[in-house]
Amino acid sequence: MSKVVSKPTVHDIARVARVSLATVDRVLNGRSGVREKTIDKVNDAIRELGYVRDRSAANLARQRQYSFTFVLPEGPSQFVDTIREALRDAYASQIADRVTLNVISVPTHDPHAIVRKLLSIDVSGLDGIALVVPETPQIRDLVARLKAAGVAVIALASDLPNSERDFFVGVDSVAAGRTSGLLMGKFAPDAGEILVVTNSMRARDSLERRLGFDQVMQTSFPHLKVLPTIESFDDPARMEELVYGMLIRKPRLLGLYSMGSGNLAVLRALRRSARSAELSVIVHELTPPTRAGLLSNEIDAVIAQNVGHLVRSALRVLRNLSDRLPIFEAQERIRIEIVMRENLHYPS
Amino acid sequence: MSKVVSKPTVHDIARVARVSLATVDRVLNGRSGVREKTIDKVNDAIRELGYVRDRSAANLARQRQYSFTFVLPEGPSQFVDTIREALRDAYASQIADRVTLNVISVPTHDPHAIVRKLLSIDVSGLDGIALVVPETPQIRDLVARLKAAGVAVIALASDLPNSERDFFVGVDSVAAGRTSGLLMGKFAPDAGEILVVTNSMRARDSLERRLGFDQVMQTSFPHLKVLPTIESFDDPARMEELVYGMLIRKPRLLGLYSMGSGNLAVLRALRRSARSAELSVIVHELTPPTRAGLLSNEIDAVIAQNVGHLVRSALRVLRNLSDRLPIFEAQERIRIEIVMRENLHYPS
DNA sequence: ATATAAATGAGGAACGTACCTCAAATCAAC
DNA sequence: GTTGATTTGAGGTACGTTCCTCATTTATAT
Repeated sequence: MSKVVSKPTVHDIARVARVSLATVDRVLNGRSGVREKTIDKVNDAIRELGYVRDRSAANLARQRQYSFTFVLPEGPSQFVDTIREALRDAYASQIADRVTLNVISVPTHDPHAIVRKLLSIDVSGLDGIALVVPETPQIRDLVARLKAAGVAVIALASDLPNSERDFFVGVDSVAAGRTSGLLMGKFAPDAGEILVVTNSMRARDSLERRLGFDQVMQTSFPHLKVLPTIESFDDPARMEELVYGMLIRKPRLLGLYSMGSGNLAVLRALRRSARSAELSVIVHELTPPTRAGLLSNEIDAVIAQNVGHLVRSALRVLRNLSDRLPIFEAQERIRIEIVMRENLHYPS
Repeated sequence: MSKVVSKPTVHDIARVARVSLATVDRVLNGRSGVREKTIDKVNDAIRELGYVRDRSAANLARQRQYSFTFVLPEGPSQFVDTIREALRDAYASQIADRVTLNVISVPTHDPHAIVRKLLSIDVSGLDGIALVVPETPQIRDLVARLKAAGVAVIALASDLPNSERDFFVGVDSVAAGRTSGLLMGKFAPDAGEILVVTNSMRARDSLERRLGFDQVMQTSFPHLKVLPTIESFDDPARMEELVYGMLIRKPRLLGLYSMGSGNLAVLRALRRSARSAELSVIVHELTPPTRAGLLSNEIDAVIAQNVGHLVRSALRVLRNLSDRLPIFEAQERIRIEIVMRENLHYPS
């Protein structure tokens, strides 16, 4: 309804507030040496005009360049591949405006090797770093060292709660486990047993997911008996045999909850047992195999996090940390998504 | 790992390609009058340097101002309020850079009044319009008229498939209904009846949701009998009584699917009947009442769309339409979200 | 070789903000 | 009323791109 004239600029503020451009600039950018009264005059003019800073012009003038490094585990992993892809996407969009990204890979399980590799990177000129690594004393040390060098540090996907990291971008694993538990409880009506599998309970994520899962199961679905976690220790063959064995030996099994990766092996075991139809299967992470599992009705629900959000959030957070700006926490909370066959509408 | 020098600019391209700045500009902005060979030289240089256009500078120089109008139904509606809020948020962020937004309210159910109000808006200088209105012949006419005046038109949340609208930003209602159906089927194990309620089946959304719901129910859960849709015609009291009556008279009821708004009345009826615990309740739209319903276990699942995404997507699409740029459809697909008690982690 | 058209170059202004310097004005304290 | 400190003003340059004009060079057709 309102007529559009053309956005007010700093010049307009100066005119309306009857001060100079320099003063407007001082107020706008919080520089010192301006009387309270003058600040008010300027702010009044800003409000009166409905002025909003032109971000494009500001960024251009500021010439701020951010240099961020993402540290990802090496080796084949659907999840990490997705992060890589999301980083590429983000880089092409405005979210990564004025940032230079570096992505480096580190060995997955050797903390010393991780630290060695990370110590070799040039910290000068580096504004922030996002770590996707397991928490170990060596990593905690490293985080402290990075912080001391003035680098913003965030944990991505998997938290480093006992380190000095500035922020964690990712989902609350306990809540993710609780969500799985709630779904499992609703899916499995009668009394019976639930099988829980993962790569390794040494991983914090799996521990926390199990914790959340059990919380809900115990309080809301006591008729379901959750069996001890089966671990494959990153061996797909072992995973398949263990799961298959349980499927054969436990006739009262009503559900299967896979907390880690290795879902391909789980699916193979399920297929061999021919018990797929009678079991409710819930797994984590939306990947090509789990997507296929949803479509084939072998998986009932996938608990996922949107990796695009994860990456964009990480970039926003790193940027704000670098500029010592506050972080709008609510915006950075990564949703726990429930994906089933009918709402599987993600771009493939 | 790679050293950061400082981003290459158009000047660098010109230097490396051994052409003038003007030529680089012509190539970069697809202007005519450049030989194929020269275009290649420039593109080679761009690739060699890894040049990426500085969006801030480009936007600033281009001085493109977008003027968009959002047309929302008036009257109290949680959903519309959320859109309003999301628009405000978007306006404060970079997504609405260089756009001036107008929001106008129109009567909800009177197509003539809507058209009258919309005809009164000044089309000159308007780049695009987003419509949240029901489809009627009058609206289709209006869309055609707006298109003829050179205004980009998108349907928001609710599609106008038989009009000349350029794009639809929202979820596929049939898929949303299918998702609800799948959830309901998984939640309700035994044979029994499912109650379906809405404001009005005249609304396309409700029709399509019911269609999707029935598809899944019939093919996957034939043991469940879906009752005819109950309509409240926007009368909460009527809704409450109708639902309450069914709850009393139908002992075999296992589930309740609410496709439209008016969930407050549905919840009241449910509470009065004291049958909440035995029923699986699935509703649409995450609003304060449905959020409360999730927390109190009266609602089992909410099918929602992320209104923030909806609005940001609308702005992106309108912008691209105005610039006659292609739309990246996969990015604009709005997800159907399944929200339950344990993944209800939205900012309140 | 000439006429004509097409392609390219050179240069500059503009966008709105940030940030700088130096001078001038205003204020506070005595 | 003077001194010294604080506040304000005036003016400029820079950021990287877009878009413009006009001159010049190069290619094409005759």
